[in-house]
Amino acid sequence: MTKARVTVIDIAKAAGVSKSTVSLVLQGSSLVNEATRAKVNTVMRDLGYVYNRGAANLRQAGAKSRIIGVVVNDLTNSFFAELAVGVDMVVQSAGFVQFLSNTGESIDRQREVVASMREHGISGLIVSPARATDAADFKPLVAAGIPVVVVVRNLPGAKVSSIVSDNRAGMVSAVKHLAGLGHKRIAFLGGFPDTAVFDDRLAGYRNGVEAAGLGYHEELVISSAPSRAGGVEAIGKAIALGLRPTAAVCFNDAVAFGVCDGLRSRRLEPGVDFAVVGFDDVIEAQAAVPALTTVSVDPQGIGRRGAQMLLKQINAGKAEAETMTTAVRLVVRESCGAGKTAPARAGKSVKSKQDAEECP
Amino acid sequence: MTKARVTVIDIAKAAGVSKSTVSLVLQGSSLVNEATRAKVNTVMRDLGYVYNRGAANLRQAGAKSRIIGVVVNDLTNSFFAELAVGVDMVVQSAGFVQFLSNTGESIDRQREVVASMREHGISGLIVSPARATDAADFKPLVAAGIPVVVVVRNLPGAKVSSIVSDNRAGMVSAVKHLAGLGHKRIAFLGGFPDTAVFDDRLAGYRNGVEAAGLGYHEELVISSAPSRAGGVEAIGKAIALGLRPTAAVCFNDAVAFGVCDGLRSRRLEPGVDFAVVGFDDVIEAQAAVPALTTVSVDPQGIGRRGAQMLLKQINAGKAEAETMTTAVRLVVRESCGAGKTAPARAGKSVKSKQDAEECP
DNA sequence: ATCAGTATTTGGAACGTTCCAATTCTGTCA
DNA sequence: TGACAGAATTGGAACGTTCCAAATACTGAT
Repeated sequence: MTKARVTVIDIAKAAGVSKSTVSLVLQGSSLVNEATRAKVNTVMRDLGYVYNRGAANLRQAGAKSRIIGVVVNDLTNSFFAELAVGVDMVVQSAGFVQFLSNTGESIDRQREVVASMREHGISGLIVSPARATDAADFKPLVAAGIPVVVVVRNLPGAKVSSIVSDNRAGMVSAVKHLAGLGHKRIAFLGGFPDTAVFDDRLAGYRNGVEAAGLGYHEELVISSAPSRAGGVEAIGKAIALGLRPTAAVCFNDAVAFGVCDGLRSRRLEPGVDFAVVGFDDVIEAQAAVPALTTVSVDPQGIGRRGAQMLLKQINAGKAEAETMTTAVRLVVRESCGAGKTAPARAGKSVKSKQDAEECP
Repeated sequence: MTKARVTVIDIAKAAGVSKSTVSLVLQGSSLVNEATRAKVNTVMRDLGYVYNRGAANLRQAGAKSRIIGVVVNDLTNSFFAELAVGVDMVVQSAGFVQFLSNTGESIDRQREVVASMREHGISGLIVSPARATDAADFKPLVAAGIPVVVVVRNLPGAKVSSIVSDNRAGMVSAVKHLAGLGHKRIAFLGGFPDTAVFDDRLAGYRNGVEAAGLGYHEELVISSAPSRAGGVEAIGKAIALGLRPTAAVCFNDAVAFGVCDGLRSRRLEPGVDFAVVGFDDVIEAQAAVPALTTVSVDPQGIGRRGAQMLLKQINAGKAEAETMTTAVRLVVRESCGAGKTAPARAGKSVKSKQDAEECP
């Protein structure tokens, strides 16, 4: 049944040329006569030849496999799905193929997946590392000359390129917006303090409140799991405070949704009795009630830019570690109490193109 | 800089054994002495050996590459992201690795991607085909003995396995539910008539209205693009009808959202003035206003089952084409006018585990 | 010490491709 | 006709692994 694989030698025999010539045709070399090329191509089609990239890679001494590995920590989260799509766009148009895996925040799984990708000879890796990833984990990769680009979360110690969104500036604008609405006590809710992203966002919050002349009060910073449940928990603590805040910026949208839940269970209406701002602008932010005011980060753009950076390094041969911050934009909807008039569901809404500038 | 690749021979030399022995260790053979195995493993770690799967596959004559290809038509749609996660779960625990690509409904891209996967020697393929995929497109794959499982959409002509959700039964239950609420004129809105999925869902609609004694009226079937915009368009036509319907089942959730948009722009409140039911139960369905009553299809479950089916075929060696239909479940929320009392945002909501039974 | 029998180890010979150096073909020009 | 330059083609020899058959090392019994 399963006929023996058709190889370049079979083609050569059938076309009456040598395997070397067939190889030349395969690589689109200009050395081969037009007539021969045509004949070989015909025979290949007739015999149903399929190129064996494994064999090719073997000979080419691990040079170019044209595979880009992409590792994300939670594919269920549409943020990362979009990121992957962004990567795929540029990767595919450069003639590479994408090898996407999901770690589900498991650091062991991440190790496996990366190892497997290495075995398959990827020519570059784009990764959104699982929480608590050791910076040293990617050392062997870069030592072997495989460019690595870390996205979304950064890995402080590692000598790899990275693209993160401008967490600090995003928080600053969120806080300023709330302050502009007249809020005097603004809380920072949610997130685990052990991540670099948390540090950045908190720093932005601090800058914001200080710039607005509100002063930084430690009791207004309440960390929790960066999830919906975490948000519920955090707002509970916030409300129990002696001097209760009237607004909050949240670590991310999931927390913000939880905060809304928590408010409602206490008979407070988010956007009316308490202003809430999220971070990420996940798909659901737009359709939720009230529509979430949040900081939009354009995951697809990050994916595209990450891929471009990676391809550049692959082509350059030399992997110069490079860091890039992408701009973010505050999207004002309803949950902050400002955009009440906005219809909030008029089709595409405010989520539009992002300006592609980077900040230092 | 880039040191020459460490090969099995280097290991052999350093460990004072032959390359054959190292190979045996690599494959976990029981033939090798425990002491030698330990020594070899140590040396491998020390030298930073990485297995070259390409070379291995080459020798093993295209047998087992341990790669499963997954091709979806729209990764941005969280439905497919979840599907991929489901596949990944079982694929990974079987020691395979997933090679995921997105076609974005481009049939050309799909061809490229599948070709590329073949070149890389996948041992099986799971695909949600792009619209208008030719059934013959996967012929070469199965001819080469590579099992293919088609999911979500089926390919009538092709001799491949497939898993689709029970579109017909889902629609029947949606229609029955609406009829039970007293609706007499129920429309079927959205979707392109050229797909098998459309046919199934429409057949279910027809069965449903007939079973409810309402009769099948052709003018109540209004097709459109299966998108939000398509939904707006379809509801517009529906409302313009002489005998206006009071409820609609929609081709999918995107259409249903569009229908809600269209209703509101005509000062009709979905769930109050007009009942709307969707299909798919995408993530947003739960958080929308009003929360969407829809037919839940558990994409992750489809992914898991598809992967199991594929692995079974890979192990069996022989690819017996097999067809499976997965059960669906009507999730009643607010948009049908029935579940008004439900809080709709009480955390996880109704979206729970699916019974894993299959129907003939 | 020898022998059978088992437990380990080991040199090639593939696998399908690319690369290199070398060869054979075309004309062209003297 | 012979020489010569290009163009086009071609045989190996890799690449890093696994497989096979065969070799060697041990074990206990004679």
